Amino acid sequence: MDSAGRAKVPTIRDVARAAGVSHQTVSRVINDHPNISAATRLRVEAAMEHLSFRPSRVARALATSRTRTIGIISTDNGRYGPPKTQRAIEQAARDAGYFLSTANLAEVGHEPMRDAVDYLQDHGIDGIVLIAPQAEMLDAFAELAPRVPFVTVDSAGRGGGHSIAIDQAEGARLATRHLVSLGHRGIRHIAGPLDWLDSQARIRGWRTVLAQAGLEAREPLVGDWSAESGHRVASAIAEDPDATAVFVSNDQMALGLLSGLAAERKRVPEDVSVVGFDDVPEAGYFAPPLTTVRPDFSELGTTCLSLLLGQLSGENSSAPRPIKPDLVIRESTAPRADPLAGDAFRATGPTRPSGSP
Amino acid sequence: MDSAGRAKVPTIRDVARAAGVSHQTVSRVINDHPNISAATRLRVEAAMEHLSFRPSRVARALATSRTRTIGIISTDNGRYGPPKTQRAIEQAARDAGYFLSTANLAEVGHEPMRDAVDYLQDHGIDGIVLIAPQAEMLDAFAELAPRVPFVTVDSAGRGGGHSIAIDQAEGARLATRHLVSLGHRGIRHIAGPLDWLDSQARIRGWRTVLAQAGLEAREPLVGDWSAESGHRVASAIAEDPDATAVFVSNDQMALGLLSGLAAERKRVPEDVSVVGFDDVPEAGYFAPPLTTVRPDFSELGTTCLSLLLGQLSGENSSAPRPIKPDLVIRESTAPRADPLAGDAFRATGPTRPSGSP
DNA sequence: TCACGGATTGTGACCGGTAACAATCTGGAC
DNA sequence: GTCCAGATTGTTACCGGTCACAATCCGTGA
Repeated sequence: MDSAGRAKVPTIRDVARAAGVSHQTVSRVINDHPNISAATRLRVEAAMEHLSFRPSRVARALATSRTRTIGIISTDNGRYGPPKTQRAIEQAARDAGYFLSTANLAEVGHEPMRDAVDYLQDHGIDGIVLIAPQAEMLDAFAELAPRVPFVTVDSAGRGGGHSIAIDQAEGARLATRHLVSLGHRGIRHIAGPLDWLDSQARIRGWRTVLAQAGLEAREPLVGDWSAESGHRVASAIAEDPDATAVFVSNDQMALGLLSGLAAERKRVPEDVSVVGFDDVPEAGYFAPPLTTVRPDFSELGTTCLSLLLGQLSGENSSAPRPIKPDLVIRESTAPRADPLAGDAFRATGPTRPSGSP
Repeated sequence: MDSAGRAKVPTIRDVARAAGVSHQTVSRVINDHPNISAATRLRVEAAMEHLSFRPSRVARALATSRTRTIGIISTDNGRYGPPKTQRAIEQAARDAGYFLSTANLAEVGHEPMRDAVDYLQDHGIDGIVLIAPQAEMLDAFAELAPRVPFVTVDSAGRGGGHSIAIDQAEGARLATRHLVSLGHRGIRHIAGPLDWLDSQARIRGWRTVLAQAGLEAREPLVGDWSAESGHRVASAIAEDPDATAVFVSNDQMALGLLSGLAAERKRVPEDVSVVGFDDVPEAGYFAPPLTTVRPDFSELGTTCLSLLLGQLSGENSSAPRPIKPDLVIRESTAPRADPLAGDAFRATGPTRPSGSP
């Protein structure tokens, strides 16, 4: 189309020459400065259009030391929550006109964290979002004390105004309260890895409700988020005669548990009720469809980003409220079968969870 | 720790002053130039260490017009394959010392694609990886004819040396051949959206094997990758008396099918055998555990990146071979029950897939 | 008619590196 | 002792924008 000989990318000075103005005037047009006459502006815009000029962000970054780019630090080891969170933040950043750079740690630790932070800072990112499901990541990050604004997504909420999270404990309370309201008394818990803040918070929530109901909280079984680990602990549940319900810390482990209980000839929900956490898209198609807790990741993403953007513009925002999840009731939970007679409780059916007390 | 008054980031000239050399010499040390005396190098390195100097990538990018950053274009709509591919490429890029920028299209189309490409080019990325599971993305990208090196991950393999993919058709052949070898004759297919190249290739592979075996290929049922869509078409399978096996284009739809068949009182694998595609981590814990095709995403990632790196260094690499997937045999497939007597075929059991013909 | 203040535009330096070329130093051959 | 090539180092310009400040233009009140 163009008859240009060389594929040289036009600069601000080329545009200036074409429009018969100084390069500074072109810069002003680009940046919407107020005091530019309409005629000049039009002329410059025409020239930019004609040369299909696009300002170099690199040059601008060098001059202003701001890049309109934010960095995300995450890990690869998350099953569902962390990547989902990351996606949501990417979406929110894009909507806000920010560019995004990702730095995924190969493993958790100080060295990899330092690398990631250096990496991002070298590239002149304006701010960092840290997705820190483990306390260790939070600690490693805190020690580095990066010189840029940041927000952490962590269930510990340690960062004050720098921190945002799903209200994990509330989700766990919702799930456990649901089981209690169905008449269950032996309510077990399968936790995720104990160094995960999410696991810890979910354990806390489960404990709280059991204590309120005057029920015993056995030591939780511990998995690693994988379906395999859920499958592995199924026998412990099956062999526990008092266990009629299980709150599982994520849906994958719940799936594994379902499969393990089936192998042990236990029926869900007739013999054992199961509640998961995450509401993965497939949860409705497990056998049976899984009752589970649904966090709102997209709200998490937007809140997280607006928090960071607030910091970038120098505001001093207060700590946002953790995001309340919902309970999605499907078919893996049912009223506790009367231990004496057959099916009592049939009349009530699954009750909807009540609001917060 | 430091007694510096201002938190000013040190530049190459600060280091030069501290080491008593010219800034160019510092630059040479940074870039490992050969002709630097050992003494000078040590002195400069000490100064860099002391000032905790880190070269500005932004400035370097401006000077060299190379950023050691590659951009990934993808979409949000992929269930498992695309994000997994993205992760794998990120990993490979990190290993190769490259920085990564992601641009996820909100939707497929020319405008969003143009935005994404502009976005990345504005930031001076050295190359682009396009994850294009749909022909439309490939077309949109091709029209833009970006000025930078790129590699596409597409199952159409249209890009020649620019293209790499999982051998989808081979995966489908593996799956279908497995079902044929179990004695099935009514082998149906549930496809993904027809505008996906992956779907198309998997349909082709399925058709090929059926044709070779002299079996009829009914028009595939079409889903949207979701478990829900697999569930929806289950009744069509259940009501088809000749259908004793189904090859499903991904594991999520297979899960939905499993749940739908159970609702229709069809047993898997006794009445119907099911094979999926992807081998999601949970596939082994479906009810029953799913026989499925496992693509090697990490090989895809590394191959993809080495292809791109080859281009960056000006090599003219030839088109790489598509990556062969494996078949993972679990419990959702079994020999076809003899329509006349009871269980024939028991003797053989599931056969391992033979190598390529 | 002239000084004055705001609107508009231009000039030169600078951001922090790299590239190209010049200058100086060194040691070995003659 | 002199000369020359290669090793080492320094000087200056440049990448493509922005910033600070100066210069010019314009209408208005004195």
